[in-house]
Amino acid sequence: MRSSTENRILEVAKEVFMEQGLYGARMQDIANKAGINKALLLYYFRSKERLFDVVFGGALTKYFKNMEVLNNNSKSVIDRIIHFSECFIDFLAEYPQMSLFLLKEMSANEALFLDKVKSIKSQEQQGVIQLITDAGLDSKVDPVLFLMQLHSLCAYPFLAAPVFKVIIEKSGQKWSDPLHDKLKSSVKKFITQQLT
Amino acid sequence: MRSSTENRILEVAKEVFMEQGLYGARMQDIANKAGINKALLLYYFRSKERLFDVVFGGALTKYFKNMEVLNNNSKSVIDRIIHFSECFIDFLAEYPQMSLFLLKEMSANEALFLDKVKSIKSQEQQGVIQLITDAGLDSKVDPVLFLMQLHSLCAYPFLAAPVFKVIIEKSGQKWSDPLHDKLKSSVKKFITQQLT
DNA sequence: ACATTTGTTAACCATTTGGTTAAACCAAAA
DNA sequence: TTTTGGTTTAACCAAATGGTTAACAAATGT
Repeated sequence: MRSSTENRILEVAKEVFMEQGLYGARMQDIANKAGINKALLLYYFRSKERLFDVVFGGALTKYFKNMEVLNNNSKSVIDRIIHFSECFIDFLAEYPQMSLFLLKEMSANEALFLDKVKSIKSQEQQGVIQLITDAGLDSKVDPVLFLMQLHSLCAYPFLAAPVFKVIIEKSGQKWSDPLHDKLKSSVKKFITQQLT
Repeated sequence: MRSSTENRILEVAKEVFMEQGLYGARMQDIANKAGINKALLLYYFRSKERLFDVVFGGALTKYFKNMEVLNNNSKSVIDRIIHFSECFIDFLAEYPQMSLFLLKEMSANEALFLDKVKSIKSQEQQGVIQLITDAGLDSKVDPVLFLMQLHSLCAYPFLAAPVFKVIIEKSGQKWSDPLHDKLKSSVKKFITQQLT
């Protein structure tokens, strides 16, 4: 069982890495926020990279976990995709910084990202593209474009919320956090419009 | 007139800052790539922050410049928004890293971002939200949600293209760069579906 | 009670990084 | 030719940062 110190480190490290990225994060900062010495931090996780790996791996795993609902054979393809979008939005609402974090790390260190994706997404789960092609729906939409737009509609609002808030408030209008129910139903509408 | 050295520095700095961000970028790296000494770099731009300010300011200006087409009163509101989306996509195709760069810097240093936005977007230009509200189209869509989704569909594909490419190729399917003509017409469809 | 493992710390160390300084260089003006 | 203004460089500097070491404390087993 993990010691409480180790858990505290991981919690704090997640926060700091998510906010600052691998290179932006400071070991001293993590140590301080966890209420311990920097040396102790290195005692638990031998290096910055190793600590980051744990956090990053965890994030990626959670991120891909969402795709599992696509394999639920008791539903129609469209319903599965709708369900997936809802799960995805719920997930993003819980970890709003996740998307930006992944994009940042990807652009900063493509090699590491590749490694992690390879090791985590190894078990060939069915993807949206495959699903659409198999169901013959690729006559209605370009599968890659559709997947891209589906992700766009789900992820971007969380990605850009801070910027939007600032800009909108700056220009005198009032900002209301994207109610994710509204977002969900709107994405659902998009999916059905595109695939039927 | 700017010296050729200064121009070379600015070009290189733009590249490096776009890729690495303010804190990730290294002055030594910029100097090397510009073929000069680090001291000379500091001679032209007194500090890293000042150099970054020039690059960042330029980027923001270009980013907001696109909104001007919204003021073209000879077109209908819907056509203006469609035109805006096309210009936006063209712009993003030319500077694919711009969105990620802005989001990164925003999350890393909200205060600086605010300052810059304030000073650049000071002249009150008409925004999409205002436009929709004034035209009474806010009975059809939530203006903020619509703006968000419009941005989502335009910006996210460029933001996430590298990741998608990797993931899609990894799972055996073939990747074709998002033809932005296809993207444009798809966004156009979205706009008309939402606003009519 | 004693020894061994585990957890924790302060003091260091090497490297990197943004920035400074003083001197050299070099074209054009005087 | 000398002066002079801007341009360029090598050598430094101080602060920050990831990481190491050795000593110490706290638990744990015998």
